[in-house]
Amino acid sequence: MPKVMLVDGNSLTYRAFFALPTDMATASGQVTNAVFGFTSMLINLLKDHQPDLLAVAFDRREPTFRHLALASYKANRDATPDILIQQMGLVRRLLDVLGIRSVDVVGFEADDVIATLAVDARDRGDDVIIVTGDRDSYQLVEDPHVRVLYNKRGVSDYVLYDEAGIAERTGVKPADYVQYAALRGDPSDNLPGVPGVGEKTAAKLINERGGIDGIYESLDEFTPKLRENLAAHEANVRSNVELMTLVRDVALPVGVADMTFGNVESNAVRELFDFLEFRNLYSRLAAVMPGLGGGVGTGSASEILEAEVTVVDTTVEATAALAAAATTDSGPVAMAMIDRDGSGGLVLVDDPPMAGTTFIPDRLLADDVVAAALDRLVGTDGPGVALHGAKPAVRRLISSGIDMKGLVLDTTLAAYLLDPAGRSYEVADVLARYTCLELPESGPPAGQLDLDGDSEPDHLVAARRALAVDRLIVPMRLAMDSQGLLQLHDDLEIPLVRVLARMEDIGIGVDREALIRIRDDLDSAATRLRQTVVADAGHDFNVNSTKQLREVLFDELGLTPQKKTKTGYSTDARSLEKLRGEHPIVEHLLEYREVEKLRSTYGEGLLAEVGPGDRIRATFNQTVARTGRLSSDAPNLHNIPIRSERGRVFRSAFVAPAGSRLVVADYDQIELRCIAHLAEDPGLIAAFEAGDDIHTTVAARVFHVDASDVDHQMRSKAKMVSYGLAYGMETYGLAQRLNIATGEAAEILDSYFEAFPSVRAYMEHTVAEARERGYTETLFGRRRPIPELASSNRQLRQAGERQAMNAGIQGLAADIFKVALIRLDAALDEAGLASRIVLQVHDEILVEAPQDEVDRAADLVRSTMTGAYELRVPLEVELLVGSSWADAKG
DNA sequence: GGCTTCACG
DNA sequence: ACGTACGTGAAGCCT
Repeated sequence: MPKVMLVDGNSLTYRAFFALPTDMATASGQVTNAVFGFTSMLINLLKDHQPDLLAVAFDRREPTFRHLALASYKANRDATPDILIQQMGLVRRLLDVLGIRSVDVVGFEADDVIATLAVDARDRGDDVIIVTGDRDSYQLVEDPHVRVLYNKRGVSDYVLYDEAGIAERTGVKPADYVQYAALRGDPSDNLPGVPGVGEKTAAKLINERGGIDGIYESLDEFTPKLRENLAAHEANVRSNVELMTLVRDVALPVGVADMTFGNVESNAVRELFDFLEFRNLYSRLAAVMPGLGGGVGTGSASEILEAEVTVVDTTVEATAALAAAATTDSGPVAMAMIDRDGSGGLVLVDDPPMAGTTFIPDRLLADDVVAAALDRLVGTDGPGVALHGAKPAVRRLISSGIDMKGLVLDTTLAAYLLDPAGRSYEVADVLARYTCLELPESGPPAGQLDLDGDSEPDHLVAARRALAVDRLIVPMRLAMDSQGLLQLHDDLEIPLVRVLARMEDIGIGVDREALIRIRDDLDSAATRLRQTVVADAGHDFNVNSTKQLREVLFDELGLTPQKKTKTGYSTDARSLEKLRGEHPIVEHLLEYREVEKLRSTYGEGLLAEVGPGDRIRATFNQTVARTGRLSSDAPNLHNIPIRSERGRVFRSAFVAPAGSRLVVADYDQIELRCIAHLAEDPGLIAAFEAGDDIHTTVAARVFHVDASDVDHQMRSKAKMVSYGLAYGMETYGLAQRLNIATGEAAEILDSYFEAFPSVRAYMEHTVAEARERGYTETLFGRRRPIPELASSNRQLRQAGERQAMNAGIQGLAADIFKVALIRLDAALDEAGLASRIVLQVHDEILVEAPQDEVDRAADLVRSTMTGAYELRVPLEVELLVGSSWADAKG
């Protein structure tokens, strides 16, 4: 006789959740107590009862719309259930990969599903065990072949009830259980019974009178008190019967015969266990699930990930490998690219994901037929591509005419989103963090000389990399899902990779001759100034050495030290400014510093980076800034001078080629607009809606004057306050920067918060929330852990508070900006324009447009930027056109 | 590799 | 009494 086990998934997961501590979590922060407890319970059930057929039922109420909108999903959630609900999903995933049926039907509870299946199984003549922590199921034990394994508490405290057991436990037959429970009530379900009627009385009444109808027919025979209570609560009792009686004819998508199990997906199980960091459960599970094979992969120690790589040698083989990968139906294809002259190529992970990988050398990829196959594989209609740090590969393919539109996962981006403060996003570190796998040490890192000459071939290293990506696909998607980061990854960061790759690939045009002239002018000025400074000092020394300079200024010349750094008195510009007039060297030094900085960093630095076609191709990093901003290096194009007259000339060397123009657009006050939106401050919102100059409006309200009476100084102070706020500035800092007394600074700040009270409330709320959760979250769901908030060191803690205040503001602006970049790139393409984004600088986009496209390109730039995201205040864009960055004019 | 300084948003 | 505005990258010096 087949043994059928019916498990109440909700009930057991709840029991596990409340039985185990919620600080049980993975490195990525996923709480696992409930799913761990459930898994453990499931293993024990399989071991102890060895069912032939098995299903797990879940409650399914009306669909919810919690996750429909990024912005609104923050509002209606509830801390405690949330970490349980997430785990409910993981329990379902666990059952999926174990090949165990989970059953749910909209509008019914797990109990009803179980009741229906229990009746069916009994009718087939099976032996049924119902596993639940819910007593309602007692009513089903009215047949010798149906028993309830009732979970009393925790994860291992069960009692098995048959018909006699129920009678002994409750005092009534299972068939009468509902009527008994209706009288008694069920506090855990919030169903009140009859006052004064407990278990004993309820059982006695039911047994004596044959049921509720019998009881109410003979009310007169009871004591007055009991009679009164029964009468007063009759409606309650009747409704309890309704509510507690399980539905036994739910229309189910599966029958008992379908409840076979054990068709496990070993790899998926291992990935899931890796993600959940269940290091000891796997072998326990393998012992009861024969399909799993003994202890593969997961044990107490990590498995070393070794790759076998097939090197293809002909275009025919290469085409076949790519075509096979393109038609796979087992999810995205993991890849790794080697970008090296002579030994470059592409590795892809074979399907199905055994240990196999295929390496296709560059020389084969150069073939048109192979390239076409690769194009199909990585295109929109392919199976999807996963890479670790995809941008260089995307960029390389772009230069060979292949557009990788099918990127679906970048494990570097995933690791960054999961922990933007991470120390390393090296593939080995990410693999170790999110799985139980380890990458073997491989030769010297790229770019380093192979002195021993005995290191492994590049394609083997790349093969392990690709395999690591393959093993990370499921755990990282699960991890992102659990942190609400999936949409940010899929819809923002992933599309942005291609946009940035295109931007890097095209580069921005520079006038090399002009750059050389600027550099040479600075060079002679620096030499002259250095000689002056040395003359002022009275002897030769290295002016670029802070240490030597300190000796000259403070020991030999006896200037007044202003502030200290870790290593001695500071010689920075702020300190030197205060020393102006004490000695001529100060003025000369300040000028030398400015010129030398411009000469070395921008003159020499930029010239060294000018590439083919007189264009500079920087790298735009997507995984560096903890706030979600981009960064730029080799060279840094985010800090090209503008504030000083002398530095600004560099911008005239960033040019559009003949026949084209630069369209330069920057968001007007985007961070302040973000503050207005986030704080919902009526005053700020009104100011932005009115379209007035925001700093003048703020100055008028802070200094209590008419807007027409705001002078330059007041406006400038207001500007400082507004921006300082976004950084968590205090009175002292404001006073320093404005060079005013702290008292005056305090008055200004007080006055600001009086005018814009919601801003202070927002800041306080943001810090409090971050302290509670340990991380901040932008409107788009981007998270940033701030562990300093829990520090006992006040200085560290306060720094954390400032970071928390700033993260949501800078982060929101960054998210909006990224949306604009993605949409603008697409819009230019869609419009069939040759205009291209060539540079971005936090809130500024530069588009290079052929002369005859300038107007259309400018319209698209303006509309995509202003429409990137709807805030409570309008987004405004200042748009200029010119033949150089400096020359751009409205 | 740490420190200082300074360029930008 | 102490420190005191967020986020970057590059150059140059020094240990």
